[in-house]
Amino acid sequence: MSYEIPIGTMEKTTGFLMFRTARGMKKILDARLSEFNVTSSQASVLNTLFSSDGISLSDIGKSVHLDKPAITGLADRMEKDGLVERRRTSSDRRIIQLFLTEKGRNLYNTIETIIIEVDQQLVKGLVTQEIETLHEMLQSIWDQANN
Amino acid sequence: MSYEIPIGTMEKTTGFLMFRTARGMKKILDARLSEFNVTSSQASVLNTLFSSDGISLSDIGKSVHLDKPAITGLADRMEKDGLVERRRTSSDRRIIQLFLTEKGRNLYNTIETIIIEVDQQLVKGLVTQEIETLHEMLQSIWDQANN
DNA sequence: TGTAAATAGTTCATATGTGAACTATATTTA
DNA sequence: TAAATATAGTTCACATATGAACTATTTACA
Repeated sequence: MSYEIPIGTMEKTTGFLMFRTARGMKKILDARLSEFNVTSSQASVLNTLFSSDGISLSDIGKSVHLDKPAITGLADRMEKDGLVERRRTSSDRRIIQLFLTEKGRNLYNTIETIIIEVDQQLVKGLVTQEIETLHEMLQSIWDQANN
Repeated sequence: MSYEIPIGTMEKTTGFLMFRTARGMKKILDARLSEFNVTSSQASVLNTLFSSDGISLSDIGKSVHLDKPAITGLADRMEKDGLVERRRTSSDRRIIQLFLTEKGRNLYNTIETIIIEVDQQLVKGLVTQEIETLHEMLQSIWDQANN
């Protein structure tokens, strides 16, 4: 029974198309990462710490653009899995710094290739110039959203 | 204390940029819709039913590109809020059809303008031609993800 | 100095989305 | 027709994300 799935006004908005596409990309990446017992959100934290080990939870939030409660939760789960460590060593005693463990660093080394590979696979239909344009447009919308 | 927030390899991928932007757009739309006690996800279901009242949960899932458990949850919450109604009237007794209530229909009439308006506001930095190109690129990535 | 305001992080409640396993019904096919 | 398979929907466990309210600490400023 072939059935015509309806498309409404909202499904044609940029927001809907973008969200749908982003969710699809995330799903594929998460599927590839699942064998390593890590999610794409956690991977972005590993990525940040990889070049800036020991920054505060707050600064991680700014880097990956997530609220404080989201970072608390991510840090909780990642700490439970032994990927990161909380340490309170700053002179500002409000601050908690997050450090990669050996396990976390090794894991990131393993999955970085996969992350890049999945991304390239997904934009395969676009030439380099188009990808650049896409990034600029995403940045433009992002700026507009954070005016 | 101005502090340079680090940017790693992953933050430059299309997937990360897209997901970040999509999440930002969703956040803004949800904030605008919150006074109506409805979310953007629920709005997309209302939108689908508005032009195709009474289709099955499964077909709604295909329309908004969500798994079955996600649709079950959305339908639960929307039914609790009196926006939709489940009815089992098909000859195929597995199928549950979803219908807009009067309240749901009125709500969609009210919020459709807002949804369009928020979307246009967010792509304000792009000209019509660019938006069209953006949609094509999103479609290309979507197709690649669902090859 | 002392109080008000800002910042860092947590906790809570809730919505969303995914995969796996399950029930019930329908369809296919051997 | 009987058995295998597919489909519709739910339930469960879990990760993620948001807003609001909270504690502790630091900073601003009157």
